[in-house]
Amino acid sequence: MSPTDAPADQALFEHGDHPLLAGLNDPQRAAVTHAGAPLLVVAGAGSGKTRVLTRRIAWLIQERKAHPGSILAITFTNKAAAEMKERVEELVGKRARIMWVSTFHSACVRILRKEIDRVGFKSNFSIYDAADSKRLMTIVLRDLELDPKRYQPNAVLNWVSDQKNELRDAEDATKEARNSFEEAYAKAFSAYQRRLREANALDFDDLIMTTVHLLQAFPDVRENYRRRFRHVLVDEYQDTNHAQYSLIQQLCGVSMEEPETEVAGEQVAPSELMVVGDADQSIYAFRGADIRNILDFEQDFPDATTILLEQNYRSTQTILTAANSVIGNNRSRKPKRLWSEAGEGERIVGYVSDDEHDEARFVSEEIDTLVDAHGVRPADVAVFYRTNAQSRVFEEVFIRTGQPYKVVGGVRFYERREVRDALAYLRMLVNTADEISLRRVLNTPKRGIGERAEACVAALADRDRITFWDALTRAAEAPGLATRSLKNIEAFVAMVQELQSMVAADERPDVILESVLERSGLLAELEASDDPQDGTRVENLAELVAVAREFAEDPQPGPSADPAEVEAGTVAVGLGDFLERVALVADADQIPDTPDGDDSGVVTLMTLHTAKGLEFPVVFLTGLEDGVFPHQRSLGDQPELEEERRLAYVGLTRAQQRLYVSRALVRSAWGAPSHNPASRFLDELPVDLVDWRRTAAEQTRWTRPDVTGGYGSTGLGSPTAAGRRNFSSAALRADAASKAKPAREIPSLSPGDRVVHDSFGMGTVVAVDGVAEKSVASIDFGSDGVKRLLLRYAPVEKL
DNA sequence: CCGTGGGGTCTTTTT
DNA sequence: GACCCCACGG
Repeated sequence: MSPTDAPADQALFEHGDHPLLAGLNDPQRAAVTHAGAPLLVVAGAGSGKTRVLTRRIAWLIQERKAHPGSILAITFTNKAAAEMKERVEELVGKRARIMWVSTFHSACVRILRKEIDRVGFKSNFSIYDAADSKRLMTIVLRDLELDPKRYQPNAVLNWVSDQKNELRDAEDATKEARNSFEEAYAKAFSAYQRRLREANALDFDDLIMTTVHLLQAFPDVRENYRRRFRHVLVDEYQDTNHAQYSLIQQLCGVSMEEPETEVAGEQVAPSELMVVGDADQSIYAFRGADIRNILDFEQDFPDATTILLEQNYRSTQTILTAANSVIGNNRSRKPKRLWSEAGEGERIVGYVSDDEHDEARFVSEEIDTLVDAHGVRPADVAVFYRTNAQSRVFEEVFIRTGQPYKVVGGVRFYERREVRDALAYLRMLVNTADEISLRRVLNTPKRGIGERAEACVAALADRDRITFWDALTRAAEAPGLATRSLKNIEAFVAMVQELQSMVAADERPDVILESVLERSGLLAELEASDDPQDGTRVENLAELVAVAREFAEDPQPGPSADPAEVEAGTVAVGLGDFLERVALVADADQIPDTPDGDDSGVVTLMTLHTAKGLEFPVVFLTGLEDGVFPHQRSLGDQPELEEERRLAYVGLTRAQQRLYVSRALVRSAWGAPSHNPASRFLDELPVDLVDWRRTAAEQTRWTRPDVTGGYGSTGLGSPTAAGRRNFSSAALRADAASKAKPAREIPSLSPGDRVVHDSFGMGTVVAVDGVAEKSVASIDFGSDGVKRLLLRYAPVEKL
């Protein structure tokens, strides 16, 4: 349907007859036509929220005469953005292209490319991903001479990320540091930010934080965007963090915070805001998402209206009842019940396997049966798991049986070493200040510029306060540099300069990339190698060239493309634009569209997190074991456990017709086998809805030698201590009543206390979270590092 | 300067 | 079991 030729006399339509409202239920219509005050649409899984969003946008344009350029829609992934744009375009025609439909990150990048010079960056800034950030933080920690055992890059980065998501910059963090531990973190934070600035680079979190700070600091910029975006729509609102929340407020001008300094001239009226989300599907708290953003929407925004979408158009009632039942165990939630007119449908199928291989075999065989006897296409099937590592067994089985499959996420394409190498070359060409990229490629492939030579150049850069790149061009002045190294450096500099002239000449990204691969020797090194892995590496690089070529030849305006350019038909396809697109792709972006033809035989494998927003006729939810899902780290913590349960809810509600749940009695982790009890989420499914094909009672019994002779005497090596501990504790767990109280007393600790631990020895308490048996203490054990210990179990004693 | 091999540490989930 | 870091020898 495509009512682009909507009649001029639309006023004649009753709302009920309006093509844009056709087929919508009452609350959906209310959401589409709502005008004025901020609107929260609580959209249960499968309740047609994308439909509501696209129809509303079309409605704004057609009925309310909104200029498409005045609409900003924020989605979670680039793929969702592209889809939404396409669907709106079907409804209202090409005008829709002028809208901004993008992710938070893409939207911020677009704003920053225009405005960031005001805060001292250049507009060709690099975007550092997690790996770049980690590398940089490693360098920073080393420079600060912090013990790498006690201050691990990832731990510091997580902390920094939390700070940024709360909009606290390094200065704030320094002021708020409460102990020497946090002081060290804050110091690292400051140094890290300084290095980023020197590299003219921003990390992921900076993209949001910097934009917010910029809008706060420059009223004229803020007013400019406020005038522009008269309608703001946000999808997946439950997953926004504080920084993103502030961004929305800044852009809409509906801030509840203290009145801002008046800008000269009249104040722009607040934009119309609509947010769509489902608190039950909030699964990114670990990334700073604040579920309160959605729970407190009505308090945060004056006169807010809330609309509930509870009718589900996706799943059978059986699946919904199961999902409702599980999520009902979360205490901190507003009541909501999904219902469906799709009928009861099939019962849920349960399976208890001996081990993870057996589980994968079951899934594989069941898929065969479904395909042979029930008209299911493999592409209709998705297999979900909690952690990426679990995909392995399924891959093994599918390879053996010849079942085509696709793993979404995992070791991502853009994270492969060779791809990162190639991209580092490109980034360094565009932004020579980008020291992380520059240093990465300096001696990749090996060209005789070693650690020592690099240090000499770094020293020169330090001494003369110039960038690392400038120091390279003046390497002859570097004291202590061997002539041999100098020659190699000069050759490298010449090569880079030559490549840079291609960039200056505006050559196509794919052409530049091919030259880089050629001239750098990257390709030659891999082709010469006899390591079979390097064969796939060459293929990956070829794939990257293909991506660049497609980008250059078929310039689909990206999610953050400038509307003005799109309108003029001049989509930027320069190297910088290519890099930007590549930097902001998400896992979910690689999911093939509605599979058909070639893809119809491919089963999809992914983590539960990646599965959000998708739907499949058949879903296998695997690894339902306490310790796996819910994840080990969440077991002692109520809020985290509730997040796991929401994740389960997301998984269950992806299924349209058939749902399978499975677990393994034994699963190997870290090489050692561990017995895991059934996931508590399985107990939360209504008993009568699950058809157990196999239960724990049917476990295959291994004929084991007598109890004492089992291990050790075979000479094949005994299981590790960790393995044995798991074994016995699992056995205990299974027998003991699940609500057994801890036998020992929980020490009450506060920061600063000295403690002694059975194996780590003396330590100092850094922080304590949670209360009573949930309390977790971070304890600094000196050379053993900082450990997070659940006090209920940890053998610690207060001194 | 470069390659190898041993040892330690890891794993949630991701824009 | 995989990856990263470090020490060692060519």
